[in-house]
Amino acid sequence: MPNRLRFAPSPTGDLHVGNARTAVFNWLFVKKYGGSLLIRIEDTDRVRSESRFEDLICRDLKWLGLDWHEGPDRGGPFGPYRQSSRTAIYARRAESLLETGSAYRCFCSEEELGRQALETRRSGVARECPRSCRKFSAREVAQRLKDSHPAVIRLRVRSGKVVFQDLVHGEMTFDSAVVGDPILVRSNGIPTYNYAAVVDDGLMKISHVLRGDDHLSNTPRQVLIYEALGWPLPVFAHLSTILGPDRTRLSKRHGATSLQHFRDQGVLPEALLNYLTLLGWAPGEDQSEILSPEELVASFDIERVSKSSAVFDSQKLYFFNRHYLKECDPSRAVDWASAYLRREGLLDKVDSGVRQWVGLVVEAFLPGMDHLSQISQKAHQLWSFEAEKAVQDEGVRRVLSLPGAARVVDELRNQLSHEERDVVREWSSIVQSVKSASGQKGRRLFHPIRVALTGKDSGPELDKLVSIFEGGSQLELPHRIKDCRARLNEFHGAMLSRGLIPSCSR
RNA sequence: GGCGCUAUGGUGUAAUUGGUUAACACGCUGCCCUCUCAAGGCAGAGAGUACGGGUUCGAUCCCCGUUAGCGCUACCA
Repeated sequence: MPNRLRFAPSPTGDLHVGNARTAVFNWLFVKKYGGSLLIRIEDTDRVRSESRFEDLICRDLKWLGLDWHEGPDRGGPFGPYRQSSRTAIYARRAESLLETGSAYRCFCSEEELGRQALETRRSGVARECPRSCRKFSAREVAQRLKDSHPAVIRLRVRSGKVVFQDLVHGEMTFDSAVVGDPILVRSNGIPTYNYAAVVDDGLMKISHVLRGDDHLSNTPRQVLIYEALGWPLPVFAHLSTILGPDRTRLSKRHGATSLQHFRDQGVLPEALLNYLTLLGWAPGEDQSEILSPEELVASFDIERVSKSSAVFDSQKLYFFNRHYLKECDPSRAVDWASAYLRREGLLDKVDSGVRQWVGLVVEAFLPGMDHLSQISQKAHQLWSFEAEKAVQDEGVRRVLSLPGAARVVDELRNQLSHEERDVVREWSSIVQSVKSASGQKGRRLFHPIRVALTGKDSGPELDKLVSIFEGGSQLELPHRIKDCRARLNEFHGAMLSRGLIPSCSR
């Protein structure tokens, strides 16, 4: 019997990290142990389901790096893969269940049941339906149907224990008495989740059901349906819930939860995949947690999956992202960064010259970035040089009060006054000259230079910035970038007007 | 209310399934490096394993109870 697994999302919203993790574990299982993975869309909730979400979910799964063998987007021998187009299948099975007596029609109205629920609840027995409709004869049923009484189809639950195997929880045993007679088909003809899922899993020959543990309590219900249908049970594996920092189920309330959000933010798929796998699972003893998709597959072991719920920690996700960002192909980072800068209107058309320059920007600003969308915020300073404002900044003023600071700025200006000098190429010799002329070194040398050129007292390495300023100033950008000379002149002027530099000095 | 699941530093996990100074990663703190901020390197703080009982020479690990969190108890999935 080949392994057949499935990921069965409801198209009622974006793909959430919790569901994505379930998909990842299914995918890892298939990659590790062999078999096929299929996607099935569970859209029996007609009001909440939207087909656009189906597309988004598939797109996000692909982005994460997952693939599958059968699904609504690519067909397969067990289709259709959308529950809304399988209603005839459910109806046919329900009919035969009715014929064999494993199921029966129930005419109780929702209001009636709601009233009784309150009373039975007190007695502790979870039997929302009194099961009185069980005893109707075929004739009575036909009569009521003819009188157009709305009816649902319920499973006639047998008494006794219900047992099933769970790869993460071990053998599970429930008493069927706590299950009630679950509804298989609603009065409008649409099957319920529990019934549709079982019919599909059975017909699609699913061997392993890996899903969230919110379904654990539903499983005895489903096992009973398998029994009624006369089908063998799959092996289950109920994965723990993912929680927000407040230890409640992760949801939109916690902010960033959809894959879409992280992708937009500039989180690399390999980082997210790596992190998601580590939620409720860890590689053996002293193995590194940083694992490529191939390594993830190689060391994955479903039996090592943890039973307890895990808190989603975006800080750790960003740790992985920083790592993969540093490792990834520079052209990939440049593409993303360019897109972000364009979105901010800082870039216009991206030709090879611009790309090359963005490469420098990325290289300079990447260390310390959690995710690539921070590039626009970080790089913004390249455009926003304002000497007048800068000289009022507290940190900048502290630098300017360093002994010899004015002299350094002055000397640098002197060095740059030779128009023919290539600032980028000769940068180190320019610095050398400033050093010997001013008599300053180290902090007292570089800090004033940094401040005069950038208006800030911190940032990437100076020589990188110099290349970026000079290169940027040559490009046709929506907003011009000032070159070093312009910056210096402006800054020098601001110092003069504030009396931070003796006006007689040059 | 009933039923079920879970419980190791702030977070995610480890601990040859009863014998360890309870380990690793993220985060945090400090140091080194450095023109700065990051990055990187190094070091450190932080849990006696939810609580209470057993079983045992010995329990993170086995059993019972309690508590807390979560789930199911829908003509939601």
